[in-house]
Amino acid sequence: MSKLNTPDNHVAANGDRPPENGDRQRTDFVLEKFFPYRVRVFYTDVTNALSEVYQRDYGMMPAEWRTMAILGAASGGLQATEIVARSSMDKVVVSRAVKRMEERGFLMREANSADGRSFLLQLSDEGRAVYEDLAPKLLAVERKMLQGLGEEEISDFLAVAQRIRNNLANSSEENGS
Amino acid sequence: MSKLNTPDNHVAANGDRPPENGDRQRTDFVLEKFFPYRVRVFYTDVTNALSEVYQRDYGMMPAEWRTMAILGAASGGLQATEIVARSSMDKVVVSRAVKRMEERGFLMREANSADGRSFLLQLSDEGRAVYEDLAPKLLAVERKMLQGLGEEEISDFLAVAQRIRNNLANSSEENGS
DNA sequence: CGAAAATAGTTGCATATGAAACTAAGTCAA
DNA sequence: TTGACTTAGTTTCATATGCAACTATTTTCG
Repeated sequence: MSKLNTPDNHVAANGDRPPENGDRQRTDFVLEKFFPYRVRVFYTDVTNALSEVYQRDYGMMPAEWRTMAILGAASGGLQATEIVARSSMDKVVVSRAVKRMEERGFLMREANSADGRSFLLQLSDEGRAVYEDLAPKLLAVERKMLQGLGEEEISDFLAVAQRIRNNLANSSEENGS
Repeated sequence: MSKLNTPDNHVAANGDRPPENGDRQRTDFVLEKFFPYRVRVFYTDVTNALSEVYQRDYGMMPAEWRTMAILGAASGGLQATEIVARSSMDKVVVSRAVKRMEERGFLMREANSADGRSFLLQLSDEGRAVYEDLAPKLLAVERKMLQGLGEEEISDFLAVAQRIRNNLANSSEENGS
């Protein structure tokens, strides 16, 4: 997934040359009306509203908070792999978040007797206290951003988002080139 | 805006200590149901669908494409500041995107006779050809992601997104700490 | 069994990012 | 006019990111 921003090792399908196209069709493309642009602007606001809280209160970064959110809800220890699966974060990102959280005393790793390659992760008492402090605050941010919206509006919104995701997932064909 | 991820120079409102909270309230927080989490997953898919195209075809990165999108729609030359304003990107990001696009021959900078601090930017013929190639492809991706959705569903979706943004913008109070 | 393939997690590298500092140019007002 | 302030844009620096390569286990199967 996501192979964004890899400037020079791209293998351009057409050798990076623009098509010979001197006729100036003046394509009518307006960024401000472009759906993905609006999604980005929306996403940026949403994600900043959250990170303000955990960044301000505990200097945590998004990956750390997400890791904490998963561990906080779990009963026993979890493997890093499960966090990767459930957070949809890259495994490198999870690895580093875990490392940092361990350094800060927010989580503990124990050897996994069932599999010597992995560790079982869980929040320390301190980490759990942070979680118990943060989770309600972040739920409050969620409540705030959704205030004035009905259940149905929200579920419709999410349903549309899901349909869009499905549209993108089904077949990578026909998207140019 | 966005002061994400600044691990160690944060000034924690409470000195980074978790609250003394030994009572294990088992906050019911489920990441997968958390609205902002879903927004992120959605956003990631949307943005990846686009960047796949301009990254694959021209090795461009998001900031470059967005800069191009704005310049492509403009008639005369624009200042970088206008691109910043209209793209909602950081000015550093725009500065570097412009530099790279100039190096690649996609845009031209001329001195701005009206203001010696700034330059007027516009697409070169080559840049315009790329734009004319990419814009329809990206509009096709947009069409694809929205396929099967009615006008109204889309406008409702965007309206909800806007209301959420408004909810977040109005007053930074009451979000914890 | 034992070699090949798969998996968990880490690290190296190349690059993206943004805040803050900086330079240069313009504006404002005494 | 000239000094203070503002603005445009760039650079520096510290950090985030993700792919690919790596180590260390575990699984698979001939």
